[in-house]
Amino acid sequence: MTPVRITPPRTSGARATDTELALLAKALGHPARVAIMRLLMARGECVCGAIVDELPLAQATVSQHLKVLKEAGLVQGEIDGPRVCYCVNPAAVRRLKDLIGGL
Amino acid sequence: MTPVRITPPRTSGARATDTELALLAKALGHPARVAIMRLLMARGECVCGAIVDELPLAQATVSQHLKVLKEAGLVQGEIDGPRVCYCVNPAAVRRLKDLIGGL
DNA sequence: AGCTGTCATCGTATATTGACGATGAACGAT
DNA sequence: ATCGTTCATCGTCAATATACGATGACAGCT
Repeated sequence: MTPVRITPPRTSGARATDTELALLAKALGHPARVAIMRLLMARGECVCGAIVDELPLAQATVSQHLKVLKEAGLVQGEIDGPRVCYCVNPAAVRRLKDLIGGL
Repeated sequence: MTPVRITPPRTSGARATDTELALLAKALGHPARVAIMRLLMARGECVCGAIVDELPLAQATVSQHLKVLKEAGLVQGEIDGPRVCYCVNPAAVRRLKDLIGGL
């Protein structure tokens, strides 16, 4: 029988789930990234750089925001010919909802 | 009769709720602030600088994080004698949950 | 008044973020 | 092979965030 861990490991006073939630929340901590998430979810199917056309931002800036979302796991990208097709990662969104809900 | 606004005002391609969600999410975008929120909710009643004792951060740093949470509306603070008593703002937390849930 | 404990704010130093133009990499089409 | 399109990355700049010590403000007590 595996010993039960009484005190979970801490990192700088924040539990692991704190860090996880902070990471996801931070990724959503910019209006442009929230707008991108909404666009991706609205178009059900994955979308590519049509996002650039919808936002008043330069292509490089949008690409950076997508990178942030991708690093947080909220978004996935697949290369489709010359284009790149992005779509939300439902598991990560659910995880975020769960963590927020657990507050 | 006031004219109905067909197209809501935009700010840099993000809708008002995008900005609102981004603001709340950004406030939670740091492990220490998530830990503070958890502490405040765990101790039901409002807590003061006992937060400093729980976190491996200097008092000034904790005060800054509390300021961020307060500016986001997630936390309220009342002066109680020489101490300051903080507590979470349930309405703001609910609003955050709703906005996240609406993703 | 003077002291003490509690918290906010100031000032500062470093790190990270946000934004853009310019350039590079990859692919399809000519 | 040379385009043209699409996207990522690089380099850069200004702005913001993070963290801390030092200082200030304020209430309660002697």
